[in-house]
Amino acid sequence: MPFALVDCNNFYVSCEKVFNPGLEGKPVVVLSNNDGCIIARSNEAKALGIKMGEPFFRCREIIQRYNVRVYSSNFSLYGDMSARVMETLGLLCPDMEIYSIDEAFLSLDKGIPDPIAWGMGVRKTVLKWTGVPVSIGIGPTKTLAKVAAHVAKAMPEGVVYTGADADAVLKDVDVADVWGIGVKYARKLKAMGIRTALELKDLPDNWIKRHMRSTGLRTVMELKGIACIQLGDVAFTKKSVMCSRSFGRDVHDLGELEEAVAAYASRAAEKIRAQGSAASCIQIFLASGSLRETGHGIVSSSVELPEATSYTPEIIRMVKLMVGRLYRSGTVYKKAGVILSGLVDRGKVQKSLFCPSRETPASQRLMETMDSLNQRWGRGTITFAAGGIERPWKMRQARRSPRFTTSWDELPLARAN
DNA sequence: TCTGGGGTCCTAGGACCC
DNA sequence: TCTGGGGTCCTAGGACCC
Repeated sequence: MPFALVDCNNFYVSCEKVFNPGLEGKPVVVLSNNDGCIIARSNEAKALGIKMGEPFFRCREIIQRYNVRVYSSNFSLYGDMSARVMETLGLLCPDMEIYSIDEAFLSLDKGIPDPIAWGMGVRKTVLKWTGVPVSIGIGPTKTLAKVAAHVAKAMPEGVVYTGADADAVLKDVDVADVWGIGVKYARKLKAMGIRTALELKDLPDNWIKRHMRSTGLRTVMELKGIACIQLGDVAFTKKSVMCSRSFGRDVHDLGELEEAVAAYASRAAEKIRAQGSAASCIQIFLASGSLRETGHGIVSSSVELPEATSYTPEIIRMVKLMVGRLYRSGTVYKKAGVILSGLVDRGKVQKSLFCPSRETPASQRLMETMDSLNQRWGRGTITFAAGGIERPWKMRQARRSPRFTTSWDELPLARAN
């Protein structure tokens, strides 16, 4: 049963191009939240040497010199475009796992006569229906499909197929580009002279097991064509949910800090309700000082609840208590976050013997009403005042394109002559 | 001046039990 | 004088992914 990996090309940039065809052929980049670093590049921007993850301010010069178009990230748009791509793929092949915002694994029929022709058909349909170009890799394991998709990106036809014997493909693939090999392992392998995916594949199993654990061994087996990773569950329920942001400007004031954390808490609560969960543990963290000194200036606190909840006012009440305990006057805060974990099915919450339940039928109706209003009219239509109105701390997004597909006020305009 | 946000899995080692 | 062996559970940290 071969796997196909469908990967959207330069996804965020491609989304911007759909609504702004004038960007075609131009260097374009998309920035991370808070306009911090580069997280997507058009081919033209890649050719200029702009690196993935590079801080924006460090490539200012090159951006000005070559008139690179710069966009703040617009996740409302990208999320909606992703849903369209995934819906299209689901129609073409129902046996699908949505792997990330811009990638999906498909499980193909064993007897598929011409995988390349099939892939080219998928590519054409997705492009026509959504405007998003994709690359497709097909192989006997997920890891080989990923490798094939990586190679396909550089091919004009955009589709690569490999059988179990993939040596001819693997010999030209950098070991760092193998799915499962991150920066640390890549550095270690290269220091030992292992440079390509093929050389990795041919290392002895016991060496891999010793130095790269069971996950590394699994990767190597998969390169050999032995499938170890099955298609995942599409209706995937997260085990923890986080909402965190860097602030658009420094925060000193307790009131502002409480506001920001309450806003993140309320977003996190929305997310767990959307997957039908309640949280039994709430954790917050506050980051101060320079973010470069990772690990420094981060304080955190967590609380186990007597009874799991998804009721926003209760979660806000708890996080405000925690912020109050962690806050130190005189500290400059840069970032904060809320993590909800110990997620359980909301219908199966264990009641506490000692505490009155916060999840009354009325509170549940209130949350359902809020969620449906926000879903119908857009996120943030109704919010808790505890999360702030002015929000002076909110992240920078100076160059965001309109939310063309998810906000009535921002629909694209078309003129007919 | 300025470096994102949101996840998962695995393992080693400590605490604790009998 | 002499001080075992075998478990489980939890947590922190490290690795990975996009």
